[in-house]
Amino acid sequence: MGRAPCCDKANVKKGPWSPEEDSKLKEYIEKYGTGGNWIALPQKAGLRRCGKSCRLRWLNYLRPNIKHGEFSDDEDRIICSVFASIGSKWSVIANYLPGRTDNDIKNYWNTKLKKKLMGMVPVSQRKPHQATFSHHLQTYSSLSSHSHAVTTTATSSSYESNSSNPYYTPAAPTPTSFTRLEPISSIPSSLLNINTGSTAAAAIHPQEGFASPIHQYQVKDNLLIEASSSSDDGSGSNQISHGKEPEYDQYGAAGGRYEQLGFQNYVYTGLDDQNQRFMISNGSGGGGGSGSHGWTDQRPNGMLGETPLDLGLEEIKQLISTNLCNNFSFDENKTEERVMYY
DNA sequence: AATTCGTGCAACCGCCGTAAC
DNA sequence: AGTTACGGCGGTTGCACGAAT
Repeated sequence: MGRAPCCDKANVKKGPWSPEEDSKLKEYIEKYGTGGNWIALPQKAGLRRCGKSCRLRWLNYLRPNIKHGEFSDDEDRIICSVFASIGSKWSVIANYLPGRTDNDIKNYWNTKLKKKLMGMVPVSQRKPHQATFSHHLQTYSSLSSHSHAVTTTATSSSYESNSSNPYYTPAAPTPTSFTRLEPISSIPSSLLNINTGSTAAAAIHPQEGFASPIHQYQVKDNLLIEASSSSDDGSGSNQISHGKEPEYDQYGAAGGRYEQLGFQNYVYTGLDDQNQRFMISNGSGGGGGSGSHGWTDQRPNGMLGETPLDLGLEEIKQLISTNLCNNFSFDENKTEERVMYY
């Protein structure tokens, strides 16, 4: 025999939660906790709800320190970075975004972020139905199918539409190398952890990892991000991991192959797909704002009667990865070179 | 002003691995 | 060992609301 029945499904309420229900649930949990038993909770709390529903309501809405509202650029980057590596493991991604729930992130991805991403497929790689790109996701790291570590950086940008022309077409992009280095200083501190030089690849742990001295997102298959410096002033050196299929543990602790680089204050933002090694540049080429190398920006022919969002997971990962290989990041401060699409 | 369309998001559904019996 | 519920997760749905027509 199994356990006792879950709940009387015929006698449970469905649909939106009322403020009264919310307060009942909140008060109960704050007073007694969940007791590790969601199924029994609603009855104890005087709610005609399924335990699952209570759990969901608490986790996604009522629990303390839930962050609602706009996602920041930093959060966008993290989502894309992790997504590029592990796909739609929303609960894992949520671990990297304190205050955000997996449901929130999932919704955000499905309704906004994916669209932004779809809107910036380079012409040369775009399928006939695919939209052109919207600028923004500049250097999301990913390993794509090549399983190469890539560091990521991020100058912030915006992907808000040009108010007068949402499909704003920027000036013809200037081709540059695929890679560039960007000042660590441009990376949000929340994204940066500093590795003091050990070749051991200790990965950050979700949540607490941001306080760790190691800047490295590494999830399952791929090492996502790593940048290192011995100090905030950039006196150290950077490391890049590009081992194939590094060993990892639950949080991505892994031993990839590391390569000491002679650059300071920079992080790598691209990879040589063909040679399967990193290409390093000093960031001067096409720098600051060159924005959209190799891209066009008509918008969305693909939107015309076709769905531009029907890419598979691998395609999306590839897209994010590809964006790493196209230097379209820019210095936000250099407004004259700033491009905004979508 | 009325209707249609698009978007955002809360909540539900169903599956899976694990635990309890 | 087999059965069933629990807990957790990702995918999907449906509603509310604002914008566009």
